[in-house]
Amino acid sequence: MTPRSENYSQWYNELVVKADMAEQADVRGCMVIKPYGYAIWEKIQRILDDKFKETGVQNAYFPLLIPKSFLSKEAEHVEGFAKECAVVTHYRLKTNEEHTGVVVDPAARLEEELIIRPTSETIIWNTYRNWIKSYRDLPILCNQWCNVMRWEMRTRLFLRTSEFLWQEGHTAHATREEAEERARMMLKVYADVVENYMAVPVIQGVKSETERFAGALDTYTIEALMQDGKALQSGTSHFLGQNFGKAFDVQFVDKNNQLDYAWATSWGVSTRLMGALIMTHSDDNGLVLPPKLAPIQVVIVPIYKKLEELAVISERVADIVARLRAKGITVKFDDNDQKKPGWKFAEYELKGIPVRLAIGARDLANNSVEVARRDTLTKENMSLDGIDDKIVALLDDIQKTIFEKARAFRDGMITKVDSYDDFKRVLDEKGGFVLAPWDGTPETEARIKEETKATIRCVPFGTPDEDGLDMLTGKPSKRRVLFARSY
RNA sequence: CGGGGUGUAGCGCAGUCCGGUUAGCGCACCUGCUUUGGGAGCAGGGGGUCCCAGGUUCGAAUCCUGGUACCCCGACCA
Repeated sequence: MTPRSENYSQWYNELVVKADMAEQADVRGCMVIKPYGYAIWEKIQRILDDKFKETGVQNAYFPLLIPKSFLSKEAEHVEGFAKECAVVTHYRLKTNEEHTGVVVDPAARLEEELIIRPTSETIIWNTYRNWIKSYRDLPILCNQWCNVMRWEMRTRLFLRTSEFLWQEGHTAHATREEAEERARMMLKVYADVVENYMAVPVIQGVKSETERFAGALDTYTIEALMQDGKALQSGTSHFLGQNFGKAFDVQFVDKNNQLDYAWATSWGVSTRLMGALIMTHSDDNGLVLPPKLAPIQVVIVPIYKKLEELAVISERVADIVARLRAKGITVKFDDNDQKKPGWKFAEYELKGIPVRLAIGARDLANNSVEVARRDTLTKENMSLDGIDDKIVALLDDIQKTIFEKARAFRDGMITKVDSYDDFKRVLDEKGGFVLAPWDGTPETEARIKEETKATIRCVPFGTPDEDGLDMLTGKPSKRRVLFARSY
């Protein structure tokens, strides 16, 4: 069952709210992440953080507020973000004349406005200037977990909110090669986490010039495909060259006693990953979570008529719970007497709990349990003998199965085309990724975007050289690139 | 900033065109009984400045004027 209805957006929004992950805040464009959604985000955070540290990255924290002048030091960067910045202009309020509320105190205008960070390259590189004198100070490998603000016109839960949570890594290097290697390395980390933990297949590649991060020389990206056939940029890693080193005058003395500017990378993933997770696996019954991210991996629902029966079941369940926990599985026994079993079944399916065990008088007599898996919605009766090992294997199988299912869907949604007519028809009738020849010019790219709303998602790594003709202009094309309509 | 739309109980809505008892329905909530292997049934109950301000009228959720908030579609985007 694939939710590819005409109103996918509405379906998505309702699911996020009903599954208790997040809701629209009473503040323009902002989101409240509820405990259930946040528990999943915390798991993603922890996994990423461990992987970062394996590559030598350390966490740090930099200010929320950025002096306006910092932002304007890198020309492309400011141009990319200027239109969506929230600006702090005053530092004080006072009660109004009617004493019914407060107004901004005009006497408290800031001499220099402060920008609420849309991203932290500027303030971090302003700081790095003081840290870097010699090649011996390099590399610097910092990451920060924080919130950022981009004043978007239109927002959608997790996918685009005015304020969002993310991590941003910022590294400084003595050589171009080392910085480029780092940018690619972090993209690999993202791809690893997103595919092997979130079970979301991605295409790795490099962005076209127009789609690059503002101020980057190269932007590497992981692109996922949602069930409605639209692409979602799920993480990016940028090679920034010496742009920020020069803009913030971060110079060091190299091994040859020569002054040089530091080389930079930055890389980030955000709570948008939650959107990718939801839109990749969910079905019409609700969320489907990969076992490695599910806050609760197994839920046990007792079936009984009288409270005395529940007591007997609970005794048996306590043993099952202990055995599962000993295997590192998170288990919830829902013995809430206020809700009926049917209600619980539907509720835990909505929340994407990978495995559900139902146990009643029948099972007690047979030494069995009913095991239901969320991804396939199938049920079978299992003996309680060795149930812990069976559940471990089952969770592992679910993790693999949902990834393979998503990958099969994604692979089926990659179409090669050579003509512009085919290109437009595939976009309208099928959606998904389209591999097409492109003449390499921003002008052609812009026209295609204008006419079809499709953008170049990336040039996938390992794309073979292939002489062809641009589908729009007929000019020579050296290789195919990956197009899609996207979020 | 352009083009549409909506504000009535915690949520979702009807009622507004054509003014008239005490403003209604579903979900949720509370009480009781019966239920419990796929979102239970029946009975009873609580909850409203009908977005705000002004006007017309014997009488306004309903008509008029002005405000305001939010949603959808475009431009922007991880």
